[in-house]
Amino acid sequence: MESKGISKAVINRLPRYYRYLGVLMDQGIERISSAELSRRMNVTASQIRQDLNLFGGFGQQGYGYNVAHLYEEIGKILGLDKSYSLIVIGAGRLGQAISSYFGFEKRGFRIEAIFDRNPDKYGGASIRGTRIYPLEDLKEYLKHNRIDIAVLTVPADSARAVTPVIVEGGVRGIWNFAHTDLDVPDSVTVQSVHLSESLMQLSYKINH
Amino acid sequence: MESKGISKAVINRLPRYYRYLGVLMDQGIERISSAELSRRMNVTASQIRQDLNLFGGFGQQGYGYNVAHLYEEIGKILGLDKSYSLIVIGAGRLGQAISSYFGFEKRGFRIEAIFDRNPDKYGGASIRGTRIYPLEDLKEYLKHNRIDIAVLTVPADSARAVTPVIVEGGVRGIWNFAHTDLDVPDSVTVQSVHLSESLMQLSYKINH
DNA sequence: TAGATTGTTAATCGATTAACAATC
DNA sequence: TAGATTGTTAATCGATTAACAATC
Repeated sequence: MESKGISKAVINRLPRYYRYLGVLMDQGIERISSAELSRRMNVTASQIRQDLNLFGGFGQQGYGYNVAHLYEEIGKILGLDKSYSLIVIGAGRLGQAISSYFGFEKRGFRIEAIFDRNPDKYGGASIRGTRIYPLEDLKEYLKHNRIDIAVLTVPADSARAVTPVIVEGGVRGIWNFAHTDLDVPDSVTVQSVHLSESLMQLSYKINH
Repeated sequence: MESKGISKAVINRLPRYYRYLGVLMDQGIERISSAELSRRMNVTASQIRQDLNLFGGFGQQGYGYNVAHLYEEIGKILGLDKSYSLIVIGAGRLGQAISSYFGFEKRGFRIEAIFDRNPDKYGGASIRGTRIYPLEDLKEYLKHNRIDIAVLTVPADSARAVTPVIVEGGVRGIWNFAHTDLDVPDSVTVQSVHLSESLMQLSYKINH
């Protein structure tokens, strides 16, 4: 869809732009200059203009950017105009936290099923209305359901073990919370959230 | 302690080195060359040697690196030889997930108290033995307890509201899970985990 | 029109990779 | 010693910032 060759650094910044623009909209602000946005976000105005221009001229000389328009455009770039089917693998506390968070659903990320080695263990085999299936049914489930994203909230070993099943099942992306890297073909994207590494980075910064 | 001026990119990689070295130790591997580690981690050997050398010569020409020694040294650099007192603010599912995760405690991150606007709501006012206090007691609590790290698992508004109290209370670092940036003095470090931004990045990558 | 602010090119800065001498 | 592999400098690459002409 949009141009290739966008650097990872820029992609990482897009959701933050999106967040700030959402706040501006809530505040009823209709237009914003790169200079003003730079003040709020603590980045340079130059960088904002560079970043946004990679995707096309969203601004207007002498005026700035229309907040609502830019918000919508960045949303499209991020793929938030589409909706996604998700499954969560691992019904532990973290899996429950993610499964029951409303914010994702609001943005079109629909959690369709939860899988766990031991489904009976967790709250009557459903979390906020989403059914928990035994992990051994995953393969069969993916044969009959088109799933875009699998969320992994299981231990590292299980995550590696389940990955081939997920890949085989046609999932396009893996949101990985396990403390391991995953081996997948190029057709599948892995986005990892390594909480323990984040905490270690904090520990480093506190000490230096 | 260690030299200043280490780039953010390097700091972000350190925990990953640490993780891989831990795995090597579990596998009983005693020595490793930058070339072999580079193969496993999918980074260049050059980068590994550059990174490690910022902190001193941990390797030995013709031999490589001693796994156990390097593991310990990186642990020290990350501050994992020390122990930290934590409080979790927000006893929702995410707060519960973090409070009940054993892995952090194992590394010396002790959760000493949990705070919530409504402590009675959650499992008999304690989570895995850690007591849940009402949020209004936070200020007083911090007067009597030296806390290193505050974990924020509350909504954005509450996170911003509670931040001055935390800062005033002498906390050194904030592990922020709220969907907002936080304004703190230089003496306090904020490490943010923006889950929704991570999911948006995944969404972008799936589509491009 | 004059003023403001973008889009975009050029300059700078920083991070990664390559190369190789030092040395175990 | 010869071989292996680090430590470290130099070269390259990429990302950020500065500058300013284009234009609304």
